[in-house]
Amino acid sequence: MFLQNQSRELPDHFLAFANPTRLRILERLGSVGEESVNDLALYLRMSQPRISWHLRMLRVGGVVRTRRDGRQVYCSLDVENIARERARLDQLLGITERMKVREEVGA
Amino acid sequence: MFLQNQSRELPDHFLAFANPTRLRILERLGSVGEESVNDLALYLRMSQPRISWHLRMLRVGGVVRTRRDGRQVYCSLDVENIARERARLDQLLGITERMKVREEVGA
DNA sequence: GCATCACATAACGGGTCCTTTATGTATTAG
DNA sequence: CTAATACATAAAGGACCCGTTATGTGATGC
Repeated sequence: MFLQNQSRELPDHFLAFANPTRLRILERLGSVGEESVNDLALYLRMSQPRISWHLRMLRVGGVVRTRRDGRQVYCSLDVENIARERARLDQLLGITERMKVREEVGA
Repeated sequence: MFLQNQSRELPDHFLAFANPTRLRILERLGSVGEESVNDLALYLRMSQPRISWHLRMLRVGGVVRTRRDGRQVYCSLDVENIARERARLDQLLGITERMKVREEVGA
C-alpha cells in the first residue's frame, strides 16, 4: 500500500536529522558539496565506522546519497528528496503553501 | 553560547517527527486544529499515559503547544516554531531560498 | 472536605540507537 | 596473486525510546 510505506519512510527521514553528529555531517556536506567517507571522518575527528554507521542512517532516511569512484565513496545531500519528504510532512500537517507564504512575509 | 543551545534543539525538534504515533497525533492536530489529551487518546485508541508522554516530546521539540482550560489541556501545532526550526536546518545545510523556489517550479 | 475527572509521572520489559573495537569486503597498485 | 587502501558490517555494552499498568497531582463539583 501507499500509506504503509509512509509509516516508516517519514519517521526514518526525520530521525536522520535527530542527532548532533549527523547534523555536523550534513553541515559539512552542505558546505563542501561532496566528500569521501574517510575525509569526513578526518574532518570530524571521529572513527570511520562511526561515520559509516551514521551515513547509513542518512542514506536510509533519504537525506544523503552516495556514489562510488574507485575505492572512495563520495557523499552529498539529496536536496530533492529532502524537499519531497518535507512536502509530505506539510501535507500530513495540513500546512498549505498559502500558510508558508504568509510566514515568509511575516504575517 | 548560541551553538550550544542548537546542539540539542534541532535534534530534539526533528526527533519529534521521527515516530509514527507522533505523526498520527500531528496529523490529527493539523486536521482538527486543537484537541484535548483525552480526546486524542480516544481517537488514536491508545493509552492516555502514552499520548501524554509523546506530547511531552512534541512540546520539548517545539512542535506542539498546549494551553490549559479548566482540567483539560488542549494541544495544537506550533506552526510558527516549526517554520523557524526548518529555516535553521536550511541554513545549516546551506539550502537557499533560491534553491527552494527552483524546486517548487520543478526546475 | 470528599469524590471525580483530566492529565502527568513511575516502574517495568522489550526494542532501537549510538559508540568502540574487531573483522569482513571491494577496489587498486605492484 | 599479494598487499594495501577505503569502506561496510559484526559484536558488545550503555543509553534512550516506546509500550503497557499502576500511582500521583491538579482542577472541578457536590
